[in-house]
Amino acid sequence: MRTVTIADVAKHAGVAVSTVSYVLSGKRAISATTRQRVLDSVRVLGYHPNAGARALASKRAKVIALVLPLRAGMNLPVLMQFATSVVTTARQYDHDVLLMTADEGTEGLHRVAASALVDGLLLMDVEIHDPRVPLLRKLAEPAVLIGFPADPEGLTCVDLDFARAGALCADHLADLGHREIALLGAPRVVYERGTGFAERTMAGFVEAARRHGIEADARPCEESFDEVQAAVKLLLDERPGLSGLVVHNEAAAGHVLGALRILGRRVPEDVSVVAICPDDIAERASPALTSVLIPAEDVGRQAVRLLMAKLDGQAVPESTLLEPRLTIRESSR
Amino acid sequence: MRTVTIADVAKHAGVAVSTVSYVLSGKRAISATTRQRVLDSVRVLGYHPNAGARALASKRAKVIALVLPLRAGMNLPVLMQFATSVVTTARQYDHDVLLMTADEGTEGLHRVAASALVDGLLLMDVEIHDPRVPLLRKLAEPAVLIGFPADPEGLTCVDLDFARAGALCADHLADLGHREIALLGAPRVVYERGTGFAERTMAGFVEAARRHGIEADARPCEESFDEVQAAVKLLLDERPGLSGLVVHNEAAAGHVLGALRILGRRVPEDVSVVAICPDDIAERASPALTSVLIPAEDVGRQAVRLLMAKLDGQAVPESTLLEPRLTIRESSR
DNA sequence: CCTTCGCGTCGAAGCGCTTCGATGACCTGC
DNA sequence: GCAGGTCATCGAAGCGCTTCGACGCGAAGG
Repeated sequence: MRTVTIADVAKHAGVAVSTVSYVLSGKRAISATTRQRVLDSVRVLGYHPNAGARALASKRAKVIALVLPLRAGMNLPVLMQFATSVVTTARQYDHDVLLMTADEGTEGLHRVAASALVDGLLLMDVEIHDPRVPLLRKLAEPAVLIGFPADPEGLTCVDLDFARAGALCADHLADLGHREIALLGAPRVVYERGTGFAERTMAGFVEAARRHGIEADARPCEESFDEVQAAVKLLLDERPGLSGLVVHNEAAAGHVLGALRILGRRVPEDVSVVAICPDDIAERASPALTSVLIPAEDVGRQAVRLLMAKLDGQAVPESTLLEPRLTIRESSR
Repeated sequence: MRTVTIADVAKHAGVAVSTVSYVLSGKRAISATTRQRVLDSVRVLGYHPNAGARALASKRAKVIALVLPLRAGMNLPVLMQFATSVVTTARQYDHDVLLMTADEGTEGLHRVAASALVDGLLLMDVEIHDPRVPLLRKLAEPAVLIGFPADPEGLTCVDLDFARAGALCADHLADLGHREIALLGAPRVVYERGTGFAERTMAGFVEAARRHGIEADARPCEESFDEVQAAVKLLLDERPGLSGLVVHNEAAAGHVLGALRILGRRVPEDVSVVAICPDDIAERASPALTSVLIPAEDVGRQAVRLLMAKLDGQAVPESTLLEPRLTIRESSR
């Protein structure tokens, strides 16, 4: 069966091709009766506009690019959640999502933009000195970044407010009366890459602790059980009075609990633990972890909304920070 | 700056538009000198063919759809690996990847196919009685499935040979001399959905154990630490002689080790543990887990290759099973 | 020497859609 | 009763590319 074109619909409905187009796009007034007739024909014939033709004629592909990183130290579940939310939200705006990996690099972005394959770009995991940023500034296509480069001037960036997240953890522990706390962060490589969010969390944490006038310590943390255990042991040896621990490392969160158990520290009686991680991981742990949620879904949704606004030619804020939320569970007291 | 079209290239190179097209597609012989002149112009002008126009004229979008599930019990890291490998491989064939979620359902597949947005489909996590299969049989666009529906007749399916994976674990434990073994599988909901791979693993495991004449037990397993611990305890109580444990549940693998530790069983001295999971998880555990790798990358690559072959009109096998590979680490002896 | 052939190139016809300007038909108000 | 305006619809001109048939030219064949 030959594929149905707009001409078939027009003939079936007894109207001009352009009329069908206007019914479908709503860009000109069409009488109710005609509209209905056209819509019926569309349904009867099972018409779907040809995407290529539409893109060619309208200069809008109705597709956005989602550029995902795939490197060490990335936090896969959060990435997936994020991707899911982007796709779902984009569909609500009648757009599709083209998936790209970050290692296509600047050239890849240029390719999809120049070929008009996509109307806009969504980049995840932007680094402080991201080589793609200069290109984005030049590109005609609008872009939204997840994460913040050193200079967000002229860009549109969204992210969880990681400084607030770090601070929230410190606040929580301070409020509970802890006087010596520490943060176990992402693997060292993440900091070396200058990914920003990890540093901002640490900074927020340390600053909040200072404000409360309590002792705080923050260091990177690798992800294998043995390394986590070693790190926890070292920390506890160095700081015997330590009673509050923040873990900003999804893969390590479970291991930290295991390590404390082995080291004979009870949670939360001896040590309170707060994690920065998705809820499902926190809930699956034992004891269930008090945690600050990384709202991947919100970030994805916001990012798409901003991009759609830019596609509509609306002005949008350069920077959007999402408020973190602390959920108290069993691991802190 | 106006975007560069093929006409600009043609003028710059002093040839006809069609000549430029033939140089770029290689579908007709072009003299070396002309070819070079055109190629130079392309480079100088920074020409990128317009995707929509190309798709319209050639009836090939050079885009494939990747349909990912996003439901409970899915194993995110493996999914990401898979997606990455699909994108990378597709790019090698000069194709892009449109990301869709499974909950767009049959209708979504129909939409992208009918609108010629994509040339082919890649579906992950196909269920035994998948409602999308009938549509795929009708569709003009070729499709490749990851996983097997009840009747793969007329389809193209790829997957890890999970029965072999289960058997491999049983073989390994039997070879080590264990006489009573058990498998902890995916959460119950996964079996209820009829996802196939979970059942096939169990079946392969049980069958291999039977062949070795040893006792085997297989049951679902939830993913929270407490439930894992309860399940392990129950198993150990019921089967005091149990000395070999297979875990086919990525989220639970770490928890199983923690539970055994708490229950006072040493790994591997008292109980040998084998996991079916990605290598990074196995390596990060303590002790490092002997594991059967889920070769997400291979599956993705194979799937794209098969799809590309179908797009070229080549015949491909209905079913492709990938051989699992066992890596011996510290958790079994 | 003329025909035949193949090679390299060109021009033009679409592909299916959007959008602009034009055209009637019909109303409004003076 | 007619100028002016509105509303609904139409026709046609592209959008940028691929592809088909045609054509000119030099080499090969008789």
